[in-house]
Amino acid sequence: MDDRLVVDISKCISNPMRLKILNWLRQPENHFPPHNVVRHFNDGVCATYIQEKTNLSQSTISTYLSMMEKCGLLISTRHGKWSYFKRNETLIQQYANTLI
Amino acid sequence: MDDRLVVDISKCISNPMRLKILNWLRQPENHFPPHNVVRHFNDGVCATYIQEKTNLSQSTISTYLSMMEKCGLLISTRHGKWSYFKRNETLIQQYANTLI
DNA sequence: TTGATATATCGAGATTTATCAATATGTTTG
DNA sequence: CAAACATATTGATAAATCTCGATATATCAA
Repeated sequence: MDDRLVVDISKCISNPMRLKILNWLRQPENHFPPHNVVRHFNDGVCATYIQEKTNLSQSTISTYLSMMEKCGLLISTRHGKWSYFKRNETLIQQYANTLI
Repeated sequence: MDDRLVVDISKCISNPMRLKILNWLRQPENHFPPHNVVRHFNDGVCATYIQEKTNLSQSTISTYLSMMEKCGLLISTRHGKWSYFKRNETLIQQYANTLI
């Protein structure tokens, strides 16, 4: 994995709330209420639920999720007006392997 | 691994030069000249060699190495007036495992 | 002990990041 | 289409980080 990508991923992880989000998304059903429209967690969790859990502003969370998606840590899927985010396990594994 | 430690380690890795140092130390003999007094790399590489390779100031490198040691990424050993730094493979492995 | 060398710490200015409110964009539904 | 809702972007300020030169501390060697 390219050094610049390692740096960008590390920057994402180096913020306590972003790290929490990454951890919550490992098992969404343990940390978030069920969705109403999309009745599963296959694509992760919608931004609103994440925002509510963090108590940070909507714009901050949107920025966080966007930067985590940009470096590949998260995969986002749009369902209507909702954006869902899930972990990109492949990339996380690659990141871990690069460091070892 | 505690979230705060993950954050501190990530902060260290999120700087391009600190990441390079961490990578160089994986195989010191490929990246640094042999030492004169301590004639092996068992304890890693002395701060001066690392500083010369980076072209950053002595104080900057000293700070970098110190913060990497403080969070456990590096292990330092003093030999006389030289400080040697090597990777803490155990902690790096723990960090990787925590993320996966 | 003194001078030379290696490393650590301090103080400061420049850059980056954190975080918000306000606003814009996109999507659904009446 | 218009209102309502979810998300994204912009602009701004406070806080943190980067990086240096200067200086302090530690150790060796003469």
